[in-house]
Amino acid sequence: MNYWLIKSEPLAFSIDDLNHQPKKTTYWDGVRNYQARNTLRDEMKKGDLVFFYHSNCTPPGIVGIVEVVKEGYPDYTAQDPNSDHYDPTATSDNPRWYMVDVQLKQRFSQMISLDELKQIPGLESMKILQRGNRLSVTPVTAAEWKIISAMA
DNA sequence: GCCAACGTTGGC
DNA sequence: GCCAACGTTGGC
Repeated sequence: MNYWLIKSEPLAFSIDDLNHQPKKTTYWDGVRNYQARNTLRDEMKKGDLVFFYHSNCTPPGIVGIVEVVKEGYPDYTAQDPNSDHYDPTATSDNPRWYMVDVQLKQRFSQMISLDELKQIPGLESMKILQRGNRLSVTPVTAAEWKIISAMA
């Protein structure tokens, strides 16, 4: 079992949006970065738990927990000219981009803000706290998971 | 809105 | 294959 953190801009797709999806489940489309793509395609496994992070908002922070319910498969929105995430180089033979499905497990009653995360001993090496980190999918260690989930 | 970080593109 | 230009991310 592995742990992860995914970012979303709440104006684009928030944890409340996820809460209102059928079965509280969505496909996690639109990742257009190779490193994150590889994580989605190769590493995220069914049953893995994932922190849901709101980025580019005030304040940013972790707002809940989701679970991987479907492992990596082609992100077909890349082949849809009407999609915001359209990529003309993606084809059914070579889909280029991948996604997983996630289901909401827990919506924190209170966000754990980035400010708070920065102050907690043991989280210093979290990817999300590194300056300039822009990856939308990052690994979380078991120790980090334990600390953060105990705060919720 | 600013700007640092950093991934991607494309000319050479 | 180098690297400058450019675009995007995301905290502040």
